[in-house]
Amino acid sequence: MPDATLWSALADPHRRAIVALLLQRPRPVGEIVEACGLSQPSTSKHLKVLREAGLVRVRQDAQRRVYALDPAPIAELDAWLAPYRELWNRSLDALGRRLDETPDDTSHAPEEPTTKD
Amino acid sequence: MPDATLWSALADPHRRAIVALLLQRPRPVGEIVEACGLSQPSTSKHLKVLREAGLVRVRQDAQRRVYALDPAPIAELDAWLAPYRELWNRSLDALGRRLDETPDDTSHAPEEPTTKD
DNA sequence: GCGCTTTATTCCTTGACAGGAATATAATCG
DNA sequence: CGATTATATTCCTGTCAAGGAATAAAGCGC
Repeated sequence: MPDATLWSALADPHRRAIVALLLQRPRPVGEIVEACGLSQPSTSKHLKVLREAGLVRVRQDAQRRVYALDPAPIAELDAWLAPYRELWNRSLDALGRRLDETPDDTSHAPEEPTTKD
Repeated sequence: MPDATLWSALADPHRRAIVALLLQRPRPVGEIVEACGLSQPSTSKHLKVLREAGLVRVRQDAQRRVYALDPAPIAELDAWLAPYRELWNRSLDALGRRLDETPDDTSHAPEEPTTKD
C-alpha cells in the first residue's frame, strides 16, 4: 500500500500537472514555473512535497535543479490498484457479456496481459 | 484523467480503508463504523464523499444501506496511471538489460576511465 | 400512527494546506 | 569577494476539510 504522503502529494491538481510535465521529460524549476503558471515559491513548495513523496528526483546542473520523475512510487500505486483492477475486469466482463453492445470492442480477454508484473 | 474528487476522496486514509473493506464485500454502514473505529456520523460523511466521487453505490436493505464498490473510477485511475506505468516498465527494462548483459564475455570492456578529468 | 433502529445532516471548532510577498541560500562567473 | 541567476524557505493569511455532539430523516414492526 502506498504511503500516505504519496496519495496526498498526488491529490493536488497542480502537483499532478507537474508530474505530467515531468513525464514528458525532466525539467528545471523555471520551466515548471512557466508551464504551470504558478509562482516560483509555490512551485518550489510543490516540488518539495513531490520530493518527500519520492515521486521526483533532482539533478543539479550549474545553478539549475533539474527535476525528473522517479518511477518507483508509480509501481506502488499500481500495486495498490491491482486488487481493484481485478474487480473492475470482472465487472467489465460481466457487463460485456450482458449487453453485448460494444462495436469497437477492445477484445476484453479474461486475463489482462498488459502489465508485466 | 480522473476527476479531482476521485483523488481527494482517495487521499484520505480512512476512506481508503473503507474502500478496502468494500473490496472484500459490500457492507452496511454499521459494519463499516465498527471496522474503522470511526463515529457513525464521520463514517457517513466519508461515505458521502466516496459516493460523490462515484467510488461506491448504495443498495437499500430494510433500514440498512449496503455500500458496495463501483469499479468504474478504478478504471479511471488505471487509465491515468498507464503512461507512468510505461515509464516504470522502461526503467525496469533498462535495469533488467543491464543485469542481463551476457556475462560469458570475460574480457568485458569497462567504462572508459580516461575522459573524465 | 408510535416507537425503534439505522443512517444522514447540521453546527461548530480545530488543524492542515495552498498561495503570495519578502527573504535566504546556493551556485556560477568576473 | 561582489554581482547575478536560480531555487528554497519563512511568514502570514484565507480557505477547506475532518471530527465530535446533537439532531433530523427514513424505513420497519406493532
